[in-house]
Amino acid sequence: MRTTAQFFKALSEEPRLRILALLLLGELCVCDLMAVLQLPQSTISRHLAYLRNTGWVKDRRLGVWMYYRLAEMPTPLGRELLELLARRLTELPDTLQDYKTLEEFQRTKKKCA
Amino acid sequence: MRTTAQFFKALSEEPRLRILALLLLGELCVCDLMAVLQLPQSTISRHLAYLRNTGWVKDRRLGVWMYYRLAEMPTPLGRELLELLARRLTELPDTLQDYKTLEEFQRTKKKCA
DNA sequence: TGTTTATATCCGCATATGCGGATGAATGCA
DNA sequence: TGCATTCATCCGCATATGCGGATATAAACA
Repeated sequence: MRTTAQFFKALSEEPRLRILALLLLGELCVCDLMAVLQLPQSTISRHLAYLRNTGWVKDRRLGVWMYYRLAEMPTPLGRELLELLARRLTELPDTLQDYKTLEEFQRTKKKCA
Repeated sequence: MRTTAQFFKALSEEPRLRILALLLLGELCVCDLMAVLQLPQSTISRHLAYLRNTGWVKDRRLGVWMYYRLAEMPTPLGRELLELLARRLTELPDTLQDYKTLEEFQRTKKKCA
């Protein structure tokens, strides 16, 4: 039960919820998340570490970049919760705004790279 | 989004999760919850206040007793999350143990009243 | 009205955790 | 090898929140 509570605690802070909503779109690197959330890099990294430790995300190094993606949930509760987020979080106006910001950033990012 | 995070935060502490799991069985009074969770009355009341303030439960006075029950969720996210808890929380061994303890307590309670 | 019972709230304390700046580590490239 | 880039972790600080004992409140009843 303690574990289950810990699992929900990952969703109890706004920046983490926003990160998960963004990762529903697919794998992203830290700089993408920084651009959307407009928070210092250390803050983003800390929240990502929290999500990693609670089993929500997995990371992958690709050169200098670290890419984060949603993890496969090992329990039915986890899987259904993730499905629920995918259905309902993506409806929220705040989420849609973040999606817009991400798309914009990734466009300009392409031009620079 | 802040609201959504606050909503999940209610589930992020073990005592609150146990209380919600118990309320899935129906309306209970504070003394029932005290008997099962084995926590001081002030602690139980505080968690109940938290759940009330975040929209998870409603209370009802019946003489000297306060009865708590799950609230009707106003949003799809809330409703589906509650359904998820009803499906999955009730499977956990910890929850089943609490259900047993509650049943036992309510039996002896009847004899006294 | 005074007492008992059930519950809510207040209080001080301890801890968890959020924050952002600073520093460290890993990689790529000149 | 030396430097730039990207990210992780460390640090001190501020705040939120958990805790349990003490006190306040509301109802029931003598």
